[in-house]
Amino acid sequence: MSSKGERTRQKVLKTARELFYLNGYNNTSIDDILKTSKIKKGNLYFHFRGKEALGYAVLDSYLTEEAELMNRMFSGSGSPMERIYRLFDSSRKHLSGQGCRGGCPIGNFALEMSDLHNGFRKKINAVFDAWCDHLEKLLRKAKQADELPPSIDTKAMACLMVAVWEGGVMLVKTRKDPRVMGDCIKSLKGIVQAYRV
Amino acid sequence: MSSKGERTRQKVLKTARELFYLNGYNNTSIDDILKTSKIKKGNLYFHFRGKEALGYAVLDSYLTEEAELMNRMFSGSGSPMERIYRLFDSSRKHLSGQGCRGGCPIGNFALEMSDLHNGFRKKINAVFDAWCDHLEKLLRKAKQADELPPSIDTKAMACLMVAVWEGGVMLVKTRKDPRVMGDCIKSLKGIVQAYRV
DNA sequence: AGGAATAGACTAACCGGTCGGTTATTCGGT
DNA sequence: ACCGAATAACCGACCGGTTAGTCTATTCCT
Repeated sequence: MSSKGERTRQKVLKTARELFYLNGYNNTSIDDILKTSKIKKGNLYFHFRGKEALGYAVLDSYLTEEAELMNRMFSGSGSPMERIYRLFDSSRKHLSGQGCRGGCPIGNFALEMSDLHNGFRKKINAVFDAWCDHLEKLLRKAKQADELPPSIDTKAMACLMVAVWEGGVMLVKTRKDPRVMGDCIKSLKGIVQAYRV
Repeated sequence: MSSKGERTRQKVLKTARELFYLNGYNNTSIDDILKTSKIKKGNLYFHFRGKEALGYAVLDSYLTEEAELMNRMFSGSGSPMERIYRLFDSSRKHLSGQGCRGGCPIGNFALEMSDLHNGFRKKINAVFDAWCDHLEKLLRKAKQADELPPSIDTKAMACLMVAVWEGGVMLVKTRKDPRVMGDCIKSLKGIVQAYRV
């Protein structure tokens, strides 16, 4: 039972999210958000204190969604490493489906704002940390299943996975070719599996 | 024998490079460049057609420098993989030395502008391609030296290296902790070396 | 003298944000 | 059930400041 005000609030938030994602935070104006959401200025400022507050709200929405995304990763079938590869591949497909545009919303925010806005930086960091935590759990399972050498530092490798993910998405976005991500996965899989033979 | 005009041209270029790097392209104004370079508006527009031309000039300067950077990588001592790890580590040190600010100038440009400016995107892509090409040569040598499994696709792995690099730099920039990059290298080294035992 | 280089006033569009006023919804008193 | 007050939601003109870019006037150097 959402009130009328709540609906417009969500509409603004969704529009801001989309535009920040596609065009960057600094490069989307309040007027842009107004125009595509069909909401008028006075109303937007009734629901949000300003552009910065919108930025925080968008980042919070990502942090909230992170949990369900990662739960899906854990609920899937297959071996631990297979589940990680599948996560990568699903994002490759998603990116491919939208013409390799946008990339990763968190990664975009991270590079654009980390040095400019410490409050944003902390929020972004929280998402990365959550990803690392979840990935590390899966990597520990992979080690137990002898999919990884016992010598591997799972925490460090979780960082590596996030880095490969973000870097891969960056390359897909600039090359406009989703196969780059496939190459990254393939190559990572290749050196990991070489351990077992 | 550089003329007076050429000196100011270089001064503008250097300032634009620095500001685009630290604050992003869209987020640095012509006035910002004017203020920090002490050059007056009419003079800047005498040397450059506009902001876009400045962007191209900055990207061209990166493409030019890329060659010497990669030559240095090839001229170093040590095994092929060691040289790659050292390249990563030198960037970690560099980032650490400047307080984990800035990150990778090409990566910043890539995420900010790939979807907004196709001309910029192509220039950025050219730099990534050059990196991949050089890395692939080194990876082929590594394969010959039995540092990598023969089954590895060196082209795909070159992509992976660039992805790890860019992703690692992103994490360092947002975490403000250079050790993340160290973790990425360590982890990569770990799974590669597991192949040899 | 004369072109290259520099200076800075000026413009029009756009920026984020404010504010006074209007309409829609909710709710207590009868 | 109905009315009126209170409040939630919405509207758009307006503000000071900034944006990229233009143009004319001046100075420097050969």
